[in-house]
Amino acid sequence: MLSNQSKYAIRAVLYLAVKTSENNKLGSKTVAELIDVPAPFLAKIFQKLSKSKIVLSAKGPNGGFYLTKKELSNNLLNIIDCIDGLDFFNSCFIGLPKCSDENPCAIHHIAGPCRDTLKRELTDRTIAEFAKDTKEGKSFIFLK
Amino acid sequence: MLSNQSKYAIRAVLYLAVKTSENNKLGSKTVAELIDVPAPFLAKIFQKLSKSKIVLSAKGPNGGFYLTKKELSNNLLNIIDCIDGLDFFNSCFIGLPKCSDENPCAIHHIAGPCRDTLKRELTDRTIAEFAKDTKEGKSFIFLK
DNA sequence: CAAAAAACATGATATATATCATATAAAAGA
DNA sequence: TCTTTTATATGATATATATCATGTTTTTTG
Repeated sequence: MLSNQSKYAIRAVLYLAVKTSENNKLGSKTVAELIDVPAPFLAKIFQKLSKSKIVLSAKGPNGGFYLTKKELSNNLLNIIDCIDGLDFFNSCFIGLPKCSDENPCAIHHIAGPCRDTLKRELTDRTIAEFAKDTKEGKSFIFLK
Repeated sequence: MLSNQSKYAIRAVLYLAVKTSENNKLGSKTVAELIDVPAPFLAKIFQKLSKSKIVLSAKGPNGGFYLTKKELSNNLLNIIDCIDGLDFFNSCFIGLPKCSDENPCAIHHIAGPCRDTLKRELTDRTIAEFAKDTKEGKSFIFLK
């Protein structure tokens, strides 16, 4: 479905959303351990996210990655787009290059709506909303 | 989303559904060319499908792959299951191993329903139904 | 100003997936 | 029975993704 990179990115960002702020940052190794993701791999992912301003970073002692209100207003599709691009949501389910509403593949009218629904939900909801649910104990982002 | 293998498998089976019968078979190379898929790769895919009785095969001159009424009653999920397995439909969207209805990840309640809907549609409709639409010109399986 | 902590940048390795190539076996027809 | 056609089986290569390792730069703090 999504690449591991995107999955890890979503988990990491949601984690930052719940745990960090401008004066409470977390290093990439720490996050990697807490969400059970290979540390060097997450470091690369954080670089991409940082370049796209989806997470903020600070070097030096007490540095690390964190989110502020501004970044909390992003949505999950922004994360996926930053890491994998949006091919997943825009291309044909069975890989036909010219599949479209006018020229639909055999399963276009059943796969399309499902994907569109998911895409809309991932766009409409902010990271802050997901983080709120987790803070209230309605959902989880860690496993141990 | 799906692996190329599954995509190719679906396209090939739908093609057979539309074009073949017990006394009108098609060789794997022919199909590969017609649906624009690497021929040796499709040959391997056909072997898997053949073992699972999703397509039938016959050796020798005038042999090839084909479908009968029995195979036409399969659904697309059978194909995906045969090639990739069903992890795609059963595992967590962001890769949490213990994600469940009781212990949901942050996006469980929005990703889950979308996937379940798709899964149901891929299960409920038979290959014959998809083939019928294509025969009537309502959908397409080729590109050129 | 020096030392340490952490991001940043780049490259190397491993694994999985996709693709290609070759040899064997079976069936049909001449 | 021999030749041809096509599936079957297996192995080799390539590419992409995931993972690991190393060194450099920046910034804070003592």
